[in-house]
Amino acid sequence: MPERPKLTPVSYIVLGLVAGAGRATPYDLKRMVAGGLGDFWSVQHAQLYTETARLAAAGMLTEEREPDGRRRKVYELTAAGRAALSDWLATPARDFTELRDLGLLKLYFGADPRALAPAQLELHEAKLAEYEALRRAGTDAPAGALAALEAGIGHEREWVRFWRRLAKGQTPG
Amino acid sequence: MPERPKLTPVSYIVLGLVAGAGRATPYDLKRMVAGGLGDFWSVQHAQLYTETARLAAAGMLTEEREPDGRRRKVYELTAAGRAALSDWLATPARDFTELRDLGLLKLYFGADPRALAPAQLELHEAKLAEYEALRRAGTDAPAGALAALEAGIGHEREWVRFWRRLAKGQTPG
DNA sequence: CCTATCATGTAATCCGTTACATGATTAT
DNA sequence: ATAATCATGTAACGGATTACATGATAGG
Repeated sequence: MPERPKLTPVSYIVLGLVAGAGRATPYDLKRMVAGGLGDFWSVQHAQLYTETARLAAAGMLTEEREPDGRRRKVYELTAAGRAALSDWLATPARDFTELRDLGLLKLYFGADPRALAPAQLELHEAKLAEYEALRRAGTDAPAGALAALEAGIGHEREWVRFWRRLAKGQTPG
Repeated sequence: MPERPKLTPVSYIVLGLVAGAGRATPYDLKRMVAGGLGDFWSVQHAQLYTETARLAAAGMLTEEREPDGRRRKVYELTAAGRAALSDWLATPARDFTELRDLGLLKLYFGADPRALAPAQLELHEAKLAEYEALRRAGTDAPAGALAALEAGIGHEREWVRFWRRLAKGQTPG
C-alpha cells in the first residue's frame, strides 16, 4: 500500500499540470510553470523533481524512464491521482490568503512612505504593463489561465493605486 | 563573533515588534502579531520563540531571564539589531509578491467557476466587512498600520469584484 | 573549437508548521 | 475545587530553498 502523505498546493500544481499534459517530465513541468502559472504561484525547479517522486511513491503518478539517451523520468496520472485532483478542484478553498507583501511590511514598521512608494510603484506599474501585454497577446489561453491573469491585473491595479497615493504624500484611504 | 544568518521576513517582524515595544517576551510578540499585523502576515507562536533565540545568537537581540517566578525570556534590540532593522526599512523591496491564492489556483486548473465563486465571494465579503469594522473602530493606530489596513481593504474589494463577476457566470475581465 | 547557456538532476540545509507538554489564571 | 483556558515553551518533522554537479546544445 502506498504512503498517503498530505498533499500540498505544490502537489496539486504537479497533478494539475500533468493532467493537462498527459505525460510530462519534471523539466516539462518547469516550463509549464514558467508559462503563466508562475506569475501567481511559482515553484522552484528542484521541487518539481522531489514532488513528482513523492507523488509517484504515493501512487498518484506513474514513473517511467525513457529507455534512450537521457533516460529522463516521465510521469503520468494514475486513477488515484486523477481522483485526488478532481476532488480538490470540486472543493471550495476555505483559507484566507494573506497579502504578505514586503513593501507593506516595511510600511507597517514605519518606513518613510515617500522613500518607499516610488520604488514600489515602479515595480507594480511594470508588472501591470507586463500582464496587460500578456492579455493582448494571448486570447487563446484556457479560461482558467485568462481568469488568473485578470485577477493579477486587478490586484496590480490596486497596488498601483495604493502606492501612487502614498508617493504623492497622501494617506492611502 | 556571533553567527550571521540570513534575515528572513520573520526576522524583521521580530526586530520591528521588539523595536516598537522596547522590551518583549515571545509571548508579547505573539499578542502584537495578533493585534493587526497578523491580518496580512501571520506568524506561528512557536516561531517567535525560535526566531528570538536565533536573533539573540546572531547578536541582534539581548536575552535576559526574569529572575522571579516565571523566569520568562525578555528580549531587547542591540545596536546591531537596530541597525539591521533600519537598513531594511530604508531599502525598497525589490521582489514581486505572488498572489498564491488557492481559489485562483483551482480556477486555473479548470474548476467550475459557478461552483467555486460563491464560497470565495462569501469568504472575501466577510473579510472585507471585518477590515471595514476595524477601520471604523481604530483611528488611533500608527500610520503604517492604518496604511496596511487600507491595502487589505483595497485587495479584498478587488477579490469581491472578481469572484462576484464569476459567480454571475461572467468572464472576470 | 570553445564557451556560454540550457537541460536535468541530486544533496544539504533551514525555515516554518505541527505536535507535545506543563505551569498559571480565571470562571463556575 | 475543578475544569477550562491562557501562557509559555520545546521537540520533531517535512517542505521549500539553495547549492552543487554534469551532460547537451547553440553561438561565436
